[in-house]
Amino acid sequence: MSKALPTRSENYSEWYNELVKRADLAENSPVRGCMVIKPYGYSIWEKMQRALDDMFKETGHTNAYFPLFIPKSYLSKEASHVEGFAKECAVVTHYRLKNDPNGKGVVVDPEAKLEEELIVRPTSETVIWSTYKNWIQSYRDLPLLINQWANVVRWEMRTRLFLRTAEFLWQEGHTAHATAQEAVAETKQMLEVYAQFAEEWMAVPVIKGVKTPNERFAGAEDTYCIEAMMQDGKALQAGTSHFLGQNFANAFDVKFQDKEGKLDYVWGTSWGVSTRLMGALIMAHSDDAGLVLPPKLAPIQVVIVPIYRNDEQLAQISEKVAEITKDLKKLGISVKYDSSDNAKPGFKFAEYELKGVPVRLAMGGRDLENGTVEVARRDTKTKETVSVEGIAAYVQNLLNDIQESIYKKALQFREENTYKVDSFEEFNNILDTKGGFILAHWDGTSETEEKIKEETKATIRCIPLNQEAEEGVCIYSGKPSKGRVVFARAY
RNA sequence: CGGGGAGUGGCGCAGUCCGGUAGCGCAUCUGGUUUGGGACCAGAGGGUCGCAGGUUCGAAUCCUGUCUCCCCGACCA
Repeated sequence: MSKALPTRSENYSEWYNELVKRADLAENSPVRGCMVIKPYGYSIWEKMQRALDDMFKETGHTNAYFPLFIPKSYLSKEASHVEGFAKECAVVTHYRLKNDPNGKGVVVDPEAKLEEELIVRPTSETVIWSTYKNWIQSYRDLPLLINQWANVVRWEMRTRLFLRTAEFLWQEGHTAHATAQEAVAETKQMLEVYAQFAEEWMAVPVIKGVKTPNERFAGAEDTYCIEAMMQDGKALQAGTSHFLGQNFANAFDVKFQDKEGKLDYVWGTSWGVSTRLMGALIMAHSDDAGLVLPPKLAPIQVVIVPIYRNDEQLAQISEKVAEITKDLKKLGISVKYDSSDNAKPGFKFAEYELKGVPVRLAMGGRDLENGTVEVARRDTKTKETVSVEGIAAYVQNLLNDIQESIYKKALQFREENTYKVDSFEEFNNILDTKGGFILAHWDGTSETEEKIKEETKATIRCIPLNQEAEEGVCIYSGKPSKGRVVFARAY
């Protein structure tokens, strides 16, 4: 393994790719566009899952599991839905292989062709709504609040580890309601859950907003989203929550009888976040030395490295460390003591920095004598020598401080890279020189949005929920506008 | 699908132009010395050179075909 990571300023995307591999988060698999999530990376994902799952349960949802395969005909039942996904579906056409009659290996058995091809789910609205038809008859069956943790496949043309892979892991919530108002409230509630998770757990500040019709989910009436800014100034959609109206209920004939005995179609929502969050996490905080993980999601929160001259000294240090470890664990802090003898301390320091461990303790002969320990924090790379007395509480505070401070740093970065712009010239100028989020007036038409996208590669990330009413004119068309929207180049 | 690049021990690469039976660094294993910011010495193990044909006494190297992966664009979470 070579030593230095490419730097962010040198080549941001190479830095990202290398970091993902070197920090042992994930690697490419033999199949194009698919990834192997390695144990260290998966541990982070598990922590995300745990936190999110708790939040879903707290808001009344339960988990279920629907199948991987979807009959091809299902996908076409909702017109705009098939339109949106048809181009990136993996299709199962056969169910058997046989030995190649003319040589080695196996071939698809042509006699094992399926009557109806199966689609590997790109998302599960269709199977789920076809199932809901059987589950919902009365208003008493509503609301139906279900989530599933699953993998989905979208045959993307260009892929990048975590940010866009052909197969990815995610969570998809699918709810059914008796009224539009209730479904909209659910959509907004889950957006809040996502925003809260991003900010409190990932320490990534997000802008909550609504997508324009162009950027809407295929089959939705409205798509709400959270948008985060990465360190290269590009936007990353970190989560979406869709108000589906009665579209899928219509397509799959899901009706319920209300209190008055009237039949009506059910109102739906769906919402999801994926392993893409891993990409957001990495790009939001990490630096040229490697990952910087928020303590709440770090698989290892504290690593302890002994510095010793002989076995006897190591034994003394280990004894001291055992006490510290015990105290830390009592506070619910995860600790790793790395006393392996195949690497010198300096190597270990670099290694755990690469892996983003928030706090490192080093203890050597000097510390033994003085009753101290060296405490290093990953985010600022600062070190100090602290008394062993009360070290657990000290570390606990430090972890909280790191969590808060990386959030603030990311927020500050976003604010410094957000610009209010009133002319198309300035718009272009900022995109090409600085990047970041641009708050600008837009006339509300898809045509203008398309043209701006064609000319600048910037898209409307969202119409912010907290948009201030402000009279202005569209930077592109000059037509009147009532508020600013968020433009950016995006992942 | 367009444009670039690459397939050689676990990883990163050299060797290919000019054919002669495979090498370097890292990692691994053994032994020893080390350990406050990426240690050193000595020894060892490990490769049908992406795949299939062809040319040749002889192919990682030349020819033909084929597969795959990576990067940059158009599609998307």
